[in-house]
Amino acid sequence: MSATKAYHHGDLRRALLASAVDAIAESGPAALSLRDLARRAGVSHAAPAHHFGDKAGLLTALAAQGFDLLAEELRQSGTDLLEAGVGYVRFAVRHRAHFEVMFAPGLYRRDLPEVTAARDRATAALREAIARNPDASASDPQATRLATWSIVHGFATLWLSGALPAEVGTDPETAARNVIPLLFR
Amino acid sequence: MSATKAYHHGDLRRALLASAVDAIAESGPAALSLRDLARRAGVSHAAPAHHFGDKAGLLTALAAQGFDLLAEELRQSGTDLLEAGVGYVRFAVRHRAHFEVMFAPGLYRRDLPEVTAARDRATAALREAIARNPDASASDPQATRLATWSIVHGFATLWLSGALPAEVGTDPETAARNVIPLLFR
DNA sequence: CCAGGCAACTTGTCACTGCCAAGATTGGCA
DNA sequence: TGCCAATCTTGGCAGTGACAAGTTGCCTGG
Repeated sequence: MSATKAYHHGDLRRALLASAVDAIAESGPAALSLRDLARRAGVSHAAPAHHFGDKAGLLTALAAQGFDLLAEELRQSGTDLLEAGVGYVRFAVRHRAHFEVMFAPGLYRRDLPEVTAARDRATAALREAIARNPDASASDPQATRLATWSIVHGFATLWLSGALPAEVGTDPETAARNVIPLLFR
Repeated sequence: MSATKAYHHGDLRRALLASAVDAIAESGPAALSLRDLARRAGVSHAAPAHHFGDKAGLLTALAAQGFDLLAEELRQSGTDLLEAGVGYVRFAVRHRAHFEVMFAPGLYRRDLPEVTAARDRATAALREAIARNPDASASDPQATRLATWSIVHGFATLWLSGALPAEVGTDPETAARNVIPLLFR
């Protein structure tokens, strides 16, 4: 915890993950460099490999962390399904780095128990939010779940990709509030 | 066209783009290597740079090509809005490499006229498909357009990311046909 | 108190990549 | 025919991920 770093960093793993989030938010996951993260943390170029094995290992840890953050966001969004959807979009925008990695297969090992467990927690949270909504518990619950997930995920992804026209505005949550209700009118 | 390659390849630009599509479909955009593409085409390691400038230049050309393919797919899907949505999903699955690059900002220069023009053609095709649908020309056409784009884009993205549960099945178009109508019931 | 074991980190190296500069080759056009 | 511009090659540099082997320091058991 002291300012002068001894031989042992003390919290390298956490520091590397935090730096990775910043770096990805700035330049995207493709531009991420383990050596750059090591420099930011003031350690040698091979130190990250000790904690994460390789680059995919680091992104795997990041994805797992992201699914847990998403689950928390969905749970804090209250009982309203619209608010859960807005929460999903808010998570994607606020935790852009996590979100981009989470849904980029090939960047990390998404079959590791560390990841699958966190992803299951997030999908369970989404499922609960949908189950609480009377409108949504329609004839085909699975299709309803898929449609809800699709519309919020699609909106979030399109927003982040910059593909949406300028008329949509500058506030993603407001825009999402206008779009999501069309599913449940 | 001859089997023995002369000094001039003859169709290098097209060959590189085709190889890039294969390579990305196999290993994702992050693992793409210009030198590997050059090897596949049987040319020197610096040949790609002549046609595309740099890696982002190649991906820019690929994205533009993708938006044109998408516009064509949407136009061929007929007048039904559901079919246009299914066409969107079909495009994403069949042209996975193009799709992944198109909506990955930071990988290419999406403000170049080459790209913006193609993207405008694709959005125009989607807009026409929606305008043809009587249900969809509701009170707020912009929100309707956004919701439609979001649900098909979200479903396609989730499908490609492998995040969907196994119960959804193995055929993306069939699954999409069950999900998309929930928007317009 | 201290021996030794283990986790955290370093140093050194290799193959590979993107990018740049300079040169070689060729097809087409005046 | 001669020249020129587009196309492609050769060579080289800095940066990267991964691996191997060594170093440091903490911590525990006796």
